[in-house]
Amino acid sequence: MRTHERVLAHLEEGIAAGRWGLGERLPGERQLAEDLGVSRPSVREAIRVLDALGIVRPGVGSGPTAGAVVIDRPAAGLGAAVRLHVATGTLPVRDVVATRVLLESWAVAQAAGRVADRAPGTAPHLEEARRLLARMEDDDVPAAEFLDLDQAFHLEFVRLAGNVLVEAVMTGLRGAIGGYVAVGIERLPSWPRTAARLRAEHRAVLDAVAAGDADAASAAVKAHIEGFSREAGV
Amino acid sequence: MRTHERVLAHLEEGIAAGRWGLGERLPGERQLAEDLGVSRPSVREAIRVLDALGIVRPGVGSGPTAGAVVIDRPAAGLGAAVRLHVATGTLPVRDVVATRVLLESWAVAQAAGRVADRAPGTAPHLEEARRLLARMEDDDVPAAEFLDLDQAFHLEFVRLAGNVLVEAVMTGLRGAIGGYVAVGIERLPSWPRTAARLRAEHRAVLDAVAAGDADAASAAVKAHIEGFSREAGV
DNA sequence: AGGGCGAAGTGGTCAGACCACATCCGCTAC
DNA sequence: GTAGCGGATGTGGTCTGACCACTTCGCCCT
Repeated sequence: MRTHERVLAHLEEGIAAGRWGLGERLPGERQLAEDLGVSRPSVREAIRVLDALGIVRPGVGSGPTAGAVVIDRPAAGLGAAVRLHVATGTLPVRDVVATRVLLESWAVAQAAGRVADRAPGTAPHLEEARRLLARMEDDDVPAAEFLDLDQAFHLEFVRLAGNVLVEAVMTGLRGAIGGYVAVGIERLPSWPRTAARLRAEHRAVLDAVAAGDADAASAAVKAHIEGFSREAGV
Repeated sequence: MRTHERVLAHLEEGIAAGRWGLGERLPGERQLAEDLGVSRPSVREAIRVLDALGIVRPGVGSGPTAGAVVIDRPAAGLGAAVRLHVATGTLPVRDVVATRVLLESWAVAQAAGRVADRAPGTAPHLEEARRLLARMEDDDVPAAEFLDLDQAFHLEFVRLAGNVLVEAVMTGLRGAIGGYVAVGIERLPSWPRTAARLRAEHRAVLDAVAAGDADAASAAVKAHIEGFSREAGV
């Protein structure tokens, strides 16, 4: 076993055991190196991995913001992994689209269910979705910004579904999705016409969720994603 | 931007551009350091991240197996990320179970569809699933080994579904699933009785997929996972 | 009592060195 | 001429020691 892997195993064990909880600080790099009898570069490599996976956030200086703080950004690691694997070419865009349909259609169904059940905390998400939709109504909004709003709109329902893992995976897919959508837009016969249709579809999804109609919401988002995918020829 | 992040960006750009394809070797650490005008430790940190994400595999020595080779093990990075985020406690087991139900019920439905369509390449997966099932029949098999066979059995259908991303996520979840299942088994009133039921449920899933009945397969796997989860009280 | 400045401790980076390992090539012995 | 062996070469893995930028805390001087 390589040295930095021993360090990684030690840190993971400590985190799993609750020795360092969320928001707390790991021992300093020099301290860890001495404790484990390894060199500082080896410790750094281990911490770098945790950094990349969104488990810790290294902070310079002194005081409460200094040191490697245990945080939790699941989307960071998952996003980087998905993005790079798409880059290598072994993760086909087709599979990304299919997975997106699967997760999002489930998410909006869950979201609609929560709304129908009068679950607490749903209102802010719906409000945010309405706000994003309104900003997309503007014909002058450039395509790139429209895409950002579009993605934020979709993510709002995933958050509303209330599954942290699904949300993390979807957030991680965001980069890969943005990539293929941007390419797809170039191939469209007419962006303004497509944008108009996307707006209408977004409204249908929002209405279905707000009405608590899970099946309708699910079908609407499925048609929305697959329709664009087909039209853009990805 | 930190130095190692510049290196990382350079490498990602090169991989995305196809400069280093699958199976090819990155330049040596010393060479990269000189090219980018940075030190070797910074290069190493960047490569370590790619290593952790399953993008490259560092190889010592000389010849074809030496150097950082571009590979692709999507499950490596996703698995590590999921495992660690579960460890921090922000990723509830409930969400992992729900996600598993979602992905697996979709996967077996897809698998059944492929079997019904007489898609090529389905037979070996079904054969492997039968083989695993047979090994689980043995009453003397210890619980730990049963779990390994169980997970392999489930993964076989995910592979059969033919979505690389879903397969990667599920493989990544394997560690987290193994953890909660092992804990759950301790709480069971009677392991032999539960094992017998699990065997029967496995057979039902396999039969439904082999028969090409997507709905039945989906319902069977959903009941299987949720049933155990409830009984084990996770 | 107040303000300023330096000590201390953090991660970020660098330079240089040595090690283990795997291959490749040229020399040597047959 | 050929087969075997041993060193040259190049790879990642690790270590040591050092300096830097930054942030906070506390002592000391005014």
